[in-house]
Amino acid sequence: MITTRDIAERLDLSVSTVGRALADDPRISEETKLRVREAAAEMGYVANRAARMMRGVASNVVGLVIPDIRNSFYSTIAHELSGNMEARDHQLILSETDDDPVRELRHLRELSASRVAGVIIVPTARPHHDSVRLLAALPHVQLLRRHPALGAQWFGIDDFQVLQRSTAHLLAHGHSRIGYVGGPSELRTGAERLRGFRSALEQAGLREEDGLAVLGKPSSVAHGRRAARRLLDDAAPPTALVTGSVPLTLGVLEELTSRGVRTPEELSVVGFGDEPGFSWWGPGLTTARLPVTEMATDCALWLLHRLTTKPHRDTAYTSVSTGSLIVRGSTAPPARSGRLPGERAAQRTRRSR
Amino acid sequence: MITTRDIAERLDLSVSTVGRALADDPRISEETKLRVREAAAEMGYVANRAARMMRGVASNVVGLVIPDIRNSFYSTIAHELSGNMEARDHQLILSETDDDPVRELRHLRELSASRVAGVIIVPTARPHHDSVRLLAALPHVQLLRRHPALGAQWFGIDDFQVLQRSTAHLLAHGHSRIGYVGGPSELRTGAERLRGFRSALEQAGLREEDGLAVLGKPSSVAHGRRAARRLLDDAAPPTALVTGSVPLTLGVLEELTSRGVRTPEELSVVGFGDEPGFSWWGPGLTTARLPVTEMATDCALWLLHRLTTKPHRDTAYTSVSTGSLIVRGSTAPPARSGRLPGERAAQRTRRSR
DNA sequence: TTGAAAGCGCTAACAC
DNA sequence: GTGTTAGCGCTTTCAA
Repeated sequence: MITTRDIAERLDLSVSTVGRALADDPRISEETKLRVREAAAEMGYVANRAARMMRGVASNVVGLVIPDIRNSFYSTIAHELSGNMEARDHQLILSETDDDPVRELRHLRELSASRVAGVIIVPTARPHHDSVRLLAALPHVQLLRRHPALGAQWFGIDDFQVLQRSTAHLLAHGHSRIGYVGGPSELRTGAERLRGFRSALEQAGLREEDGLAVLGKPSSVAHGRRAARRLLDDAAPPTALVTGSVPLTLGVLEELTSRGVRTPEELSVVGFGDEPGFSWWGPGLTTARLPVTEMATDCALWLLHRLTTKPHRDTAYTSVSTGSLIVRGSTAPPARSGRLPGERAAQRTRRSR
Repeated sequence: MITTRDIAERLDLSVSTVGRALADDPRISEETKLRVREAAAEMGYVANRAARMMRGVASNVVGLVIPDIRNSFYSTIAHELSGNMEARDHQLILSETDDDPVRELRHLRELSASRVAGVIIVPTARPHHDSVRLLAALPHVQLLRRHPALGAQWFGIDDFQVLQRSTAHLLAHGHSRIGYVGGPSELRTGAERLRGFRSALEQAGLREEDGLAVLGKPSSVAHGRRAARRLLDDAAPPTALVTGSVPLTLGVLEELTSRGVRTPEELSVVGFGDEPGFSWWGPGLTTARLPVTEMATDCALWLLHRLTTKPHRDTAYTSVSTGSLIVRGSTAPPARSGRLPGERAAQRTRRSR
């Protein structure tokens, strides 16, 4: 690898002159700068950032710690962040946790050892104590989820409101037995979404019935399937379903498709997020659209600002975005209890190929 | 930040002893090691990798250069690579090019400055000369696409065979006017897929008809829509369509949906890749499944091997995976030219809600 | 079993 | 306008 020293020797200059020329220092003559730049380009010189960091210059790397990049929710975020980072000459390290605190810790150790400039994290439900400690020494922002032990900087969506609205939409159609498939309440997002679901029921004068809220790992498609199965196999199954995460929604939809459940005739469904295929599912999935791109951009800009200007004081910062409900074909009033058997059979045949 | 020197001072040892204790050097007594490790943990010491790199230890960072992480094709790859890297204590830097050689170069410069251990790249169609130069100095592997100016290491799929099979499937159904929407032939993948398409036609004794192959930016959903529009608006539209990239497929499907084209009655479609929603589209999309996860894993393991063992010689390495065709409902024999108007009207109504 | 010291590539304070 | 020199945190001889 070519170093400033190589250039210096070739041009019979000192390393410091070369360094200064490369840094466009006003004290260096234009002619020298030109010679240095030419030699550097010709020799294929690439500055060694490790060496620069040792001199105290901050790293230009930011760590992105998320559950799973395959979740389009997170890949959208990663894309948005990546673009903003690149525009400001920063790089993004991708770290996946799969919601495992041990993997989370391992990644934070690595990021810490790399002396990253900052971290953007969607924390696991219960981060390891060492993770908390490591993050305390790093500029960081929480995204979507929010853990009290971590810093006060957070960008997220109004989870409560999103689920309240989704549920209210079903209630407006006249449903009274509504099932909910969501994340665990130890996760702030999980708790808030569940609270939104319940709040909507309460406002409609309904009590939540036992067993109609099934909670579990939010990043698991398989759990979504299991949850749907459990709800539908109940003695008194719900007439409508709301979901509280993208993978859970995928799981629920898979299960409904494989069972041949007719939507919205037999069951209404409101999804979470707006994946590419959601509009194609059955009669089109009514779902909560979340403003992820805006949120990610805001988050990136905030962190970059935080990194470039010396923080006066780490004041709490919170930004909440609200989503909107996209109404498609998967929601309708509940079927009358006594259905015409003929009608049902006809419909079944049409759908099963 | 805590350094080995801080630990040394606290324990009244020398930096070298501390360093050796941390590195588990056999010359250090167990007792000293224990004391050092305890102090390190307590003080929250995290090794400075930049300093270590300056001593010649290789970086543990690998650059992943891809067009767009939102493409589930690439996010799957990123996930797979990330997992394998983590298992071997490596980190992944995410760099998106959006198929722009300038962005590609910018990223490679950054990666080079960071002295990454290696690079995994899905190159743009025409990489900048400097990109080629930078990559020449780095261990790297090409993924999916393959540019002759870059190294001989490549992991990809048999693009030719994939499209040949997809097209053959349509031919077997009796189609003779088949449209193709794919990437540009300056891209190796684009050229190979087009070749596969043409080869299938030839084997069936057909000549490719003018204008039935529409090529364009492979990562553009919008181009997929435009291409579909152009093909369907033709005076003699095709009776079937094959696509040659995930985003193009998404675009084509969108266009077909918004036009209310009946599939497979009016038009048969074979997609590319197997996105989550493809099975939900219309009657279920017949599509080419590609073994991306296996390919990504192989690629990661190969690169890690290459990084850890000193390369005897950079022998050419090529691994080609073949996919399989998933047959769902979107393909059928072409409609007879004289259709019953009544039948058609009925179908239309049913589908447009 | 441990310590002293050199040096990786760069920047910056201090010469001249 | 340019050179000399010290030092960032670590690894690694070379000594003891």
